Amino acid sequence: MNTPKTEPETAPAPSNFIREIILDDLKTNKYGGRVHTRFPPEPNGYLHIGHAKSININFGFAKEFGGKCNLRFDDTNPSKEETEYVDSIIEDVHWLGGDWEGRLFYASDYFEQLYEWAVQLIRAGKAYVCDLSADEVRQQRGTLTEPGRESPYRNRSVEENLNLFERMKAGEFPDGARTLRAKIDMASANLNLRDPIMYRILHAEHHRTGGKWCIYPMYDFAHGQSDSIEGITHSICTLEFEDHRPLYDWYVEQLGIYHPQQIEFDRLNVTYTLLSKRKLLQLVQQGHVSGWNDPRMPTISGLRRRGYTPEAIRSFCRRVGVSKTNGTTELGLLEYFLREDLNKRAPRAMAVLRPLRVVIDNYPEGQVEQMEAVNNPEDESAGTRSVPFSKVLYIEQDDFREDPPKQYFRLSPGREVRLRYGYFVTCTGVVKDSSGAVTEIHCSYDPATRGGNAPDGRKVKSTIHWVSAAHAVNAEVRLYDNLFTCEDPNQAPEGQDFTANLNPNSLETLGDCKLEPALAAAAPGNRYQFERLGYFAVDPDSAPGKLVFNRTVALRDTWAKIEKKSK
RNA sequence: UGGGAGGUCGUCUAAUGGUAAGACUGCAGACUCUGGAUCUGCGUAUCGGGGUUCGAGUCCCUGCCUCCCAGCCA
Repeated sequence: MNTPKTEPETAPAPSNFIREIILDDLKTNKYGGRVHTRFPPEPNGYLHIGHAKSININFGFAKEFGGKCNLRFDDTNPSKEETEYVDSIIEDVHWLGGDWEGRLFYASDYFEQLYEWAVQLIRAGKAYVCDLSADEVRQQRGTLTEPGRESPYRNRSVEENLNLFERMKAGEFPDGARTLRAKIDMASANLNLRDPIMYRILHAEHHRTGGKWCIYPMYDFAHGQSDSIEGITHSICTLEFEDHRPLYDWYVEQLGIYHPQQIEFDRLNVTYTLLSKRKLLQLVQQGHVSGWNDPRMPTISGLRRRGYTPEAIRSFCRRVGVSKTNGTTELGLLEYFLREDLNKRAPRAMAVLRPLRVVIDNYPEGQVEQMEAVNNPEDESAGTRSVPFSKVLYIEQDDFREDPPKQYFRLSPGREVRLRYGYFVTCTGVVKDSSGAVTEIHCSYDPATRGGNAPDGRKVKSTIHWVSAAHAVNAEVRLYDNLFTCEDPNQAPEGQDFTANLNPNSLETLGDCKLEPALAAAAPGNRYQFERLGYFAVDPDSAPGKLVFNRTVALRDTWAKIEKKSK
């Protein structure tokens, strides 16, 4: 047994530019010593590992500096948002360890205030009602290199604007008929400043405000003010909002309200996966996966079902760090932290995924012995358990080769190996069917090696796992591989989209697995290490008498590497 | 092409003008009743070119490359 040199979760992460900013603000007393962040998801999809990074950053800094972090739903677009998403997000943030201490807010909580602020800007001559259609607005916005043209409605009187905006709110106009726009600068090199739209008409039912409103604020007109209302100090978001910061600043300045600071960091990318809610939605809607929580999905709910732990995800996020460099993190790093965590906490068990029948010819018929097995070599307090041993067993098909290749140490004719916690056995015979496939093997055992050690000190090169046939519990096991076959699923062949890169073998279901009897009591969510195979978690599809396991991640497999190299 | 942001080992991140560091990956070995875990060792990087300086990844100039922006999405 060894103590891994695991970095405790409380260990200080390497510093980063955001921490430097916070430290500096604390030093200069910019916000009276406060640190108050927020995690602001839009409830239009499930959270994924990229959000976990943001959650880690926002809740992490709050915790580190004795501050607060709010959970706020950015629900300004009624047509895309649903309560199903709200519920899943709340569950996921909580599961990841985010504690908003009751400060659960919605941008829609501020619709009344936002409306008043819009009126304030109209009164100040900083906003106007524009009658241009969406197409016309686009045409007049100009391009990256050419300035836009001013709207013919730009110079309406304050009274007319007030009247029109009031009537927009009252529902007098159809969707898209008019917008409220900020009067900034149609020639700005920053497209966001070319008279951005503040309000649009949307006769849609909102998941919280119902039919109360038919005009809804745009993200830009809601986010900064929401931060302001909540007293946020550091409004941390991803890089694509950098161009929006001048607008964020413009609104709070024009309104004369408390001014939080927006800080942008790099979005997380991970190889072999997609982290775009739009694309994940597509996978769900087109049936490429079974749902948002399919264990192959990079969603928090998918990872949870797969067997990931919040601790592993947090460790990963901490190690990935925070910067402004666009990059892609290797999936292997996530899996490393997963194994590291599971190795410490998952009880061991023996399970045979692809059974091969073994008869021990010299073992007494009808005899059953209880062998003592260690539950977790990394955790003595996990104790031991009994595993029944008998004449007929199952071993893994992979653990027998009639014609063993070089460096293959497992069972083969004439060779002796150890059955873990059992006996030394030697293969004495092979039974095949008419097609030549091995259906059963015969062995002899050495009674003197009970428990797994030979009194004469002789060694075996290999130890394999087994399950007593008479005592085995049947189960279904689902093996997962990457959902995509290439590191960057977005690199699709000409004319095709990312679904062209879907891995046809991302799910393999094994229906005839044999587990040691102790596993009969496994409950959904329980995690185990199946010795020599990997970590497995009980799927919610399980029912009493019908166990279903998901392979969370395989163990590191040195032999597989050797075998692959020799080919 | 306009604006914004970035370029440090294969990957992610540090070094805040003073010996380019860590983790993951890779390779080699030790140990092992899991070919797991653990342990040991090895390897690879400052985008290019100028300049300032005793000293530059860091400051200045210049070139190159990458990402983001033309939703009434967020």
